[in-house]
Amino acid sequence: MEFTTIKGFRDILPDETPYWQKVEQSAREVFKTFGFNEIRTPILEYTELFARTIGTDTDIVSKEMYTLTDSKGRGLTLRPEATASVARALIQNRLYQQGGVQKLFCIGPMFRHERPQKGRFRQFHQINAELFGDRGPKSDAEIIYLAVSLLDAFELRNLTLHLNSIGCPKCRPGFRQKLKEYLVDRSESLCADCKRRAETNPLRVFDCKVEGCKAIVQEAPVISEHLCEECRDHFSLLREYIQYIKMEVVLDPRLVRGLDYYTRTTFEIQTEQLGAQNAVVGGGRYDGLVEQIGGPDLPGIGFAIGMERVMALLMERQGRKAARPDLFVAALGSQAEKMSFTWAQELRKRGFWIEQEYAPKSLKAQMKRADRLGCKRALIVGEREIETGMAIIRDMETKEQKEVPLDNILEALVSKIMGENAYNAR
RNA sequence: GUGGGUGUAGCUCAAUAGGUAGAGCACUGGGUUGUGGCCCCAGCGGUCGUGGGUUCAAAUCCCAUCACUCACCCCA
Repeated sequence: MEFTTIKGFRDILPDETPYWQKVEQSAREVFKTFGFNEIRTPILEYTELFARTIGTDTDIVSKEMYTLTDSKGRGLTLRPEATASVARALIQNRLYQQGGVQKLFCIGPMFRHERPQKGRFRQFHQINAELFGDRGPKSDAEIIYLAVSLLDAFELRNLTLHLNSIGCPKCRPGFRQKLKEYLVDRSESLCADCKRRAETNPLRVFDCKVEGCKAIVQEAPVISEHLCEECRDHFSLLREYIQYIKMEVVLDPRLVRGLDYYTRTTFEIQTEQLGAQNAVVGGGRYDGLVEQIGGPDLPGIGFAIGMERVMALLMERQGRKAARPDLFVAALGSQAEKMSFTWAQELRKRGFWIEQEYAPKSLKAQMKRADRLGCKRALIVGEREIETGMAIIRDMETKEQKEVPLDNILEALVSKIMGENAYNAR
């Protein structure tokens, strides 16, 4: 094959697109009830925007970005996530001057140059929600309820909310230092990766799956016991707000997210059914982000839903009823083909789904096609019918055939289709 | 970047100790000169991922390479 998709990129084929349409549609409905408005930002931004917000030490920025250089030598990058772009748009367009909180969502593709595997692609799609202008914790709870409501609208089940607070610039450095000392003291028992992490990014050791490291982490200092007073109050109030959530909630002190801009609340919604890539939603608070890229001191919180992961969960369930064409138009002979072609267009103007064969084929072949397409009924018209002035309409399930006069055939067909639909209540 | 698995027809998969490929589904036509689903018959369809090597002979053995896939890492 000469041309294929790029590794980690894929075609979304017609057997899958109905799921995407359903998810996007119900997402828009839920967003409306929470007062979130859609924003669409470019997928290409100046590289510096992502470097400064996500953090130069993160995997995303250090090795996963699709970056190119423009004719003036400036670095451009395909967005690896949406929050930085939305924050940039908020500042550039002065949206915050409208007062109150800004609630925005966006849906679209993201790009990360990672090794693809189940549930992970180089081009993938996210549904993003961002709330700017409130320090919480009520807005934290609202954002989490929004995420839960979206997944509920998608009819996903068996999900678990994982929740943590990773502190703020006031209390995190102290905890980080304490953890680092603890880990370095025990570095003999850590795996090679974690020895390195203990120095560079000690919080990441919490994520390690090596047994020896897990044991050490069990006894390690926990962030929730080292939060400053403000962070502790924030977190406990949030937990009060979300106690009625209809989903298993796990307080997970090991939940450390990979983007530098997070403060206080972090959360993930996970499933057991997707293999290693178990996070369907990831999010958190980012109170310093807007200021960091030259905007006002505006707090924010948001999340991203991985659409491919949602689709994978939806497609595991089957039993979706395929839509069926209203009528197959079967014609025999050139005169009948031309006449019935026009009827097909007229019926479509009235909103009906009409199928027909394009090349001249035997009636048998046309009936077979009608059957394969799942058509509810077929119109049969040939030279014989043109002579007698009566066409045939056949019910494909009961095999019952009736004659319909050619002189007001459209009305006859419409009432036939409508009549049956009234009973079928499609 | 690191490891494992898999590459044969449009799809799902066979092929015995090396002897130059087969089935089901799908598609086309016929049995039914103008009537679908079931059945029967026939047909269409493959540079056996690619390149090289061993051999009289390679889908099969060896080497390389590419692709897909799962996992590590990290994340949606």
